[in-house]
Amino acid sequence: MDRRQKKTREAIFAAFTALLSEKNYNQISVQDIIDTADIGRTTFYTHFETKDFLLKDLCEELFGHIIETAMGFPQGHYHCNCASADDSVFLHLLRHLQENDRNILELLSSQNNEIFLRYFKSNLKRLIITQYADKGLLKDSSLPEDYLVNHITSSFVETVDWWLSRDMKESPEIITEYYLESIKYLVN
Amino acid sequence: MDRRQKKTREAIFAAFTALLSEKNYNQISVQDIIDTADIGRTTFYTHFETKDFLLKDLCEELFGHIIETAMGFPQGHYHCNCASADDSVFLHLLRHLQENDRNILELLSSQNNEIFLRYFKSNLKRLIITQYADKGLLKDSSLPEDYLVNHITSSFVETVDWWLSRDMKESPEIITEYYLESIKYLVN
DNA sequence: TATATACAGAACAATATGTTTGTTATATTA
DNA sequence: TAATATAACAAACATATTGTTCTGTATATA
Repeated sequence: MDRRQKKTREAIFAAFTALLSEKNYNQISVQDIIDTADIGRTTFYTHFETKDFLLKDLCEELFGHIIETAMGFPQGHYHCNCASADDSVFLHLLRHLQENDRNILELLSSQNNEIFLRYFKSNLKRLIITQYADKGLLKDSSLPEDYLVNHITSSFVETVDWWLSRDMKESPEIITEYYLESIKYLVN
Repeated sequence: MDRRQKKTREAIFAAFTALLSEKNYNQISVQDIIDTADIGRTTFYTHFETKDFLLKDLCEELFGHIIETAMGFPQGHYHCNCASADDSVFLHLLRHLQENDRNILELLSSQNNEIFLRYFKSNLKRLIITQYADKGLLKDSSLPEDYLVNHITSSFVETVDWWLSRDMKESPEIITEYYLESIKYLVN
C-alpha cells in the first residue's frame, strides 16, 4: 500500500477520533474532519464515501484487532503481560482496554459511546460463540442458545459501560468478578 | 393549550415517526420533517429548537407514558386486559408493547433502535429501582446494588431487542420466562 | 366582537455537500 | 537515476440545509 495513502488514512482517523471525543457524531461535519486532518476535500472523498463508512472502517480496525487478539486466548498470550494462563478471556479484554487501547477507551466513554458499544458487542459475540457456545460450556437450561449467547455478550458490554461510566474506579479483576458472578448460573 | 399548537406538535411527531421508520436519524433533515408535516419553516423552530430536542420530547412522551403506566403495577391495572394480578410487570410491559404501542414498537425495531433502546433503558431503570431495589427484592450477593440494577435493567432491554430482531416470533409469556430465567439467581 | 397568537410564505446569509478540472508532489518500478 | 503512475491539492461548482427575520393571514380564546 502506498505510503501516502496510509498517512492520509491515519490522519483522517486521528482527526475523526479527536473530534469524536469532543463532539457528538451527528454534529461532526466532513468539513470538520477535512480541516482537522488538514487534507484536501477531494482526498477525503477518495478514501471514504461518507462519514458513516469512515466510522465503520474505524470500528472494524479497532474492535477487529482487540477481538482477534483475544480469539486465540488462552492458547496464545501474545505480548501482553497476563498474570497467569488461568486469567479469563474477560480479564484479558479489560486489561487490554485499560492498558493498551487509549483510543478505544476514549471512544467507549465519549458521548458517542452507544455507537461504539454496539460495534463492540457485535464483535464480542463472535468471541463468546467461540469461547462458550462452540465449546459446549453453556449450562443446560430452558433458554435458547441464541438468547443465552446474546445475554452473555450484552452483559459484558453493559458491564464495561458501567465500569467506564464510573471512571473505572474498580480494578479489572473486580470487574471480571462482578461479571462472572452475574452469569455464573448460566455457564460452566 | 391552544388547539393549533397541539395539532402542529402532533403533525411534527407523526412526520418524524414516519421518517424514522424509513430513514436513518442522521439522514433526516429538518427540511424533510417540514415537508412531510406540511408546515411552515418558522413553525418548526417555534416548537423545537433542534432535531435533537424533537427526539428527546418524543421519547419522553412515549417512554414516560409506558413506564408511568407500569409504575403503579400491580396495584392499579388501568384499562389493560391483564390475565391476572400475578402477571409480572415485565409481561405487562411486553403486552403493552405488542398490543398498544405500535409507534414505540416501530421505533424500537427500526434502524435507529439503539437511540430508542437507550431511552427505554433510562426510563426502565426507574421502574426496576422501584420494583426491586426499593422493595429489597435483590438477592444478597457480592455485587454492588447499582451494578445489579444496571444488569437487570439492561438485560430486559436486551431481551426486548432480541425479541424484536427476530420479529417477535415468541409470545410475551415465553419472553418473560426467558428473561426471568436469566436473572432468577439474582432476585427474590 | 376584540385581542392575542399561531401559522404561512418569502427571503436571507452562512455553511455543508459531493463532484469536476487541472496541477503538483511523491511513490514505485525498471 | 529516470520514467511512469498515482495520490494529494486547490479552486470552483451547483445544490441543499440551516436558522433567522420580516410581513400578512387565519384562528383560537375571552
